[in-house]
Amino acid sequence: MLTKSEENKILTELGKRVRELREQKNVTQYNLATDAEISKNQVGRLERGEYKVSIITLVKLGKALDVDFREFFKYL
Amino acid sequence: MLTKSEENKILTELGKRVRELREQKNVTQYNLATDAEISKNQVGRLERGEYKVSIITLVKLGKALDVDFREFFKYL
DNA sequence: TTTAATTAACCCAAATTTGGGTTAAGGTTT
DNA sequence: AAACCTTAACCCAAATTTGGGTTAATTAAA
Repeated sequence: MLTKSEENKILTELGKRVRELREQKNVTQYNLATDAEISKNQVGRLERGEYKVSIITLVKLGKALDVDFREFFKYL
Repeated sequence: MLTKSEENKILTELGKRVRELREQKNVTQYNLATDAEISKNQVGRLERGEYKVSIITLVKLGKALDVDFREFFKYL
């Protein structure tokens, strides 16, 4: 099974990685949200690891950042 | 952007891959659900690509099937 | 064929995600 | 200092996921 603490670890690491890639591209949360066609709320909360993001949202973010979404899992 | 049709393709391919790996291990939807601590509903609907599964659910399924969850994205 | 096992397809309610808005807080620039 | 940009942190409502249940349909086994 997956403990709550392991779950939190995954979500925060995932968030850090999204932030890292976003900052590498020098784009704001707001612009990333707009490009990916998701809400600005979601970008901020995702980067802080605050909820269980869906796979489709990650694919959208990957496209907007011009990276394969698997990049988000690179250091998991 | 990600069209509805691209989104559906991703979800159905993902579902097929989960089913494929589940059948390789000879485990029923019910037993996989129990092992992964998710509902039987979710396994069936996920395999049919009927909704946007969360990343945590995929990690749980990976652990239950004893494969890295990235395996689910192998043919995407 | 009959029975059993598995999966699909529903219903409903609860929990969570998601979006849209505002305001506060933190930096940076001028 | 002020003005500005960016992010955090809320609120609320809508949409979706998730779980728990039942029943039908499909498939496999006896």
